[in-house]
Amino acid sequence: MPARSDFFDRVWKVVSEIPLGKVTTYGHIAEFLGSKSAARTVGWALRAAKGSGLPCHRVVNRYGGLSGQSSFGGPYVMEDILRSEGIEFIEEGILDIKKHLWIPGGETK
DNA sequence: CACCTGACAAATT
DNA sequence: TAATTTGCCAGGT
Repeated sequence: MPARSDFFDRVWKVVSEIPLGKVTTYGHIAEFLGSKSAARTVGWALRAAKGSGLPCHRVVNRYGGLSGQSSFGGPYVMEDILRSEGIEFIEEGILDIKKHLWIPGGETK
C-alpha cells in the first residue's frame, strides 16, 4: 500500500469514520493526529484522497465553509451531498458546523 | 537538491 | 479588534 504517509493514512481513516449527517473540521482532525496546527496537511491529504472514495465533503473549515469546492470537482457538489445527508445549511456554501460537528475519537455512539 | 505551493488554524504583534 | 506570522507535512517545479 499506499505509500503516502502515516499522516495521510490517518486522515483518511478518521474521515472515513465520520458518521453520516455529521461533519468535522481540519483543526479537529489535525489535533486528533497530534498536531493541531497541521490542518494544512489534513487538507492536503483530502486533496490527495480525491478519487479514493473518501467522503471529503464531510470535512470543512472551522467556519463550516466548504473550502474544497474548487478541488472537489464543482462548486455545488459538496453542498448537494451534505444536504442529502441531513446537513443544515446556514447559507449557500456554509453549513451549520455547530449543529453537526463531529469530533474524531468521539465515537459515533 | 532547494524553494514554493497548498482544501487551514491558532498564536502573537 | 484586526492584521500578520508561524507551524504542519507532503508534493510539485
